[in-house]
Amino acid sequence: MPERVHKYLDGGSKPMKSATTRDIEVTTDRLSGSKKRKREDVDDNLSVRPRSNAPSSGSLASVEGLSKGFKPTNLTSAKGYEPQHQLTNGSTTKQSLPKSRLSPNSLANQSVQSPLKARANALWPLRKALPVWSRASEIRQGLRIKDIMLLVGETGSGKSTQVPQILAGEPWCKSRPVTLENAKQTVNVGGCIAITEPRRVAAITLARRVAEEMGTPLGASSPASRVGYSVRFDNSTSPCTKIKFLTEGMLLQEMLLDPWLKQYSAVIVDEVHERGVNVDLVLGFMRNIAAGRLEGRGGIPLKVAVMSATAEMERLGSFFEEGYVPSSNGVDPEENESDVSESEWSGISSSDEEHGTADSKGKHINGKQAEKSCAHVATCHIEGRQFPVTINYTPEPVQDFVDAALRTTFKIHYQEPMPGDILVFLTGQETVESLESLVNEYALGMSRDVPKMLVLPLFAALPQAAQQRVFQPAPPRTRKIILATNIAETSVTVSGVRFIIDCGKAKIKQFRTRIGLDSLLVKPISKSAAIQRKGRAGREAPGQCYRLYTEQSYLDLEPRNTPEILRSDLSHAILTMKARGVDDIINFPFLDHPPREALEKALMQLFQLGALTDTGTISEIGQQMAKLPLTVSLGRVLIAAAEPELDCVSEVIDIISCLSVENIFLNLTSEEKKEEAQSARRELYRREGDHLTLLMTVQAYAAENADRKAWAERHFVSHRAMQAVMDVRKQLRAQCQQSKSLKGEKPRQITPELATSLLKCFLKGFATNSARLMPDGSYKTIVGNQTVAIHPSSGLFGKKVEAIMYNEFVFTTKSYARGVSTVQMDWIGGALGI
DNA sequence: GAGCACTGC
Repeated sequence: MPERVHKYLDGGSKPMKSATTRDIEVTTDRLSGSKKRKREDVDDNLSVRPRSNAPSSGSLASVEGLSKGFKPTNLTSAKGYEPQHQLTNGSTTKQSLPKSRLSPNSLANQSVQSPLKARANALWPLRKALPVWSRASEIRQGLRIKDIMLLVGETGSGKSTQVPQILAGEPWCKSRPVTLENAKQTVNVGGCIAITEPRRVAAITLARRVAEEMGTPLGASSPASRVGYSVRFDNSTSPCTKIKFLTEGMLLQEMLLDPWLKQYSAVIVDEVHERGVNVDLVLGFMRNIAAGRLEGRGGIPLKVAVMSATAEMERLGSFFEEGYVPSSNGVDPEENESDVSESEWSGISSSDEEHGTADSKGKHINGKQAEKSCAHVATCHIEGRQFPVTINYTPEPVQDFVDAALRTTFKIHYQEPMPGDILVFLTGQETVESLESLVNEYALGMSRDVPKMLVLPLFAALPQAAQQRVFQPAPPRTRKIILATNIAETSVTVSGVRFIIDCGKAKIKQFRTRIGLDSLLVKPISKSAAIQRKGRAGREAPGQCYRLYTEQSYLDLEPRNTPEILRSDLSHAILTMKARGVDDIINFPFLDHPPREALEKALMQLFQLGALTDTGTISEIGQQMAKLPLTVSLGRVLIAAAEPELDCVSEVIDIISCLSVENIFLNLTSEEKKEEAQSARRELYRREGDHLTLLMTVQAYAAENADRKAWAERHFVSHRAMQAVMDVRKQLRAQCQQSKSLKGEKPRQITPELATSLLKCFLKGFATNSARLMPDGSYKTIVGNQTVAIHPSSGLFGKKVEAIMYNEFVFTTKSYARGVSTVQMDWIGGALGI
């Protein structure tokens, strides 16, 4: 480890690069391509609509009437709203509800009722009944006085849809002209609320729902729209967007253009408990902005609401309290002249006191003076609405969970009355498929008077049509048995489930810093994941959960999932930070600080790629890399492709597009099909290796103008994956055209010279991913001297060549290289500079 | 002769 790497860690201390000299309007269109395109995962089949099978109870009659004329569907996204069963819970909100400034009633009264307004009016009673509305006043007052609020809202509280609407009418939520310290010109700050979501479907479905509730058209469809969303490949916002749902990655991308997020008055960070790398970065940036002097915002504070399903109030609270510098110029006093009744509101909620963290800060809240210099974080706990789920444990530890799941499935099926589908959580495709065949086999022996079983696998790699089967209602007298991976834990919600079988395990990806290798391991889940899985049975009615482990094993589980930032390669995260002005990585406010070794490794890699200078600051190459929606290595390759002696941007984009999506070649099970596929793909195969084979495939697919789907089927290529490839390709081409590294080139013949250029180009990003042939026929890595085998999915499997370069190094049954091409030793030497 | 949970720009 060179000494300078240590300097990166400790050196430099500017917390945030000043953006006062830059005044760049935030538009994501430029980056992601402005053409809106509907994708299959967000079409109307997947959109959130009131379910037609909402259980009825006395008070619900009118509610059911409201949903007439709307397409029912069984599928809601993980972030679906839950008003239907909220109402069936029988509880009514007794206390008087605050009037919303955005109440569609008032909007509608101003003009003739349009269908949109009528729909919004119809939704209003459902909204008012959500638990979050009983806290609306508390939420408003909290953020009037403080800049940061923590909201713990359990499933079914309605927080994701309602909190933005509750805040949108606040006096601080408007655009104001300010003159920045170092700039002469006046700029507008604020006016819009951002809500970040971890997944694209969630951002889109929530935006749709909120637009509906507010009675405004969605996004770019009309200038009258007040609600929009922004996700990769799909930006639907207009200049008057007031509430904008976006993925965490999109907000980070916007910060590249404007670190001060000037268009926003508030950022709501939703689903923080999921703890992906991006949300941790967003939280760190939010704390930096909130704790700073706000010079880039003309002193106007950015309100931050952090929403989580689990009560990690103490940690999040102290995270935002630490390093908070009270700003003298932070608040326009006029804005806070409000009807705040101190008696009805306290900065520290009772739930915090239960956790023993309410400290002296909370006691001084008596007026604005005290509050500004003491506690800066308001908290609010919103109860959820879930039906009870009873838990069953096994008396003894289970050896074979597939076998145990099989027995439990039949036990439930025989003992429990219909209706009530069963959702089984398993670890992966392999266990799903083996249980599938076992259940089907045993089901043949069932007597005729027992209801039938319909076994449905569900995992991400399953083709879209097969996934959809899970959401179709079962035939009469049939119980659905859904065998799912983790996809059903957060990403997808299936209605009708009353029984959960939880094997207690999941596949977790773990990056091993020392050897720079990803492992995918089956590990016990955390307590919170177990609770999440259990909760999937209680969304519509009381349910039951069968845990295939003992109660003691449950008690021994880790309380939370390990945050992703503690178990992944940090090179991309660090580049993200450096490009947004964070020079001092070690002192960045991480909610969980990654190990120093992992930071050093990532800094080393960035330095070797030329993204950082030897003083640890970001280089011009690094800045360019940070703009690209690619891993750091692939980003480096794309930049190298524009060098005059390599000159292969167009082709590199084609290859990179494949490498950044799932496998484009279908996995075939039968020998027969495999042989058939091999001959069908022969015309695509290149002996240089997988990189060139991918290029051939993309070029052939792109050249097919008649029927690409048929082409894909003929070649045993995944059409879904190829559509994703074309999306990425289009985005990268647009970006490279904008940066002038790509001019409308036509596809070229792939000559040996071009092939050499391409492989040399990839070595600029992957020189450390190379290995040479040993006398015994095995391969050993050039850096680290570890044994590595060519993965059987590679076209070079079983071949012996002088040296190889690979895209990925993974450990499954042994260490494998995937995405492999042949290279020459002297090219590697050149690229490594040795 | 292997087999890959899930996101995201």
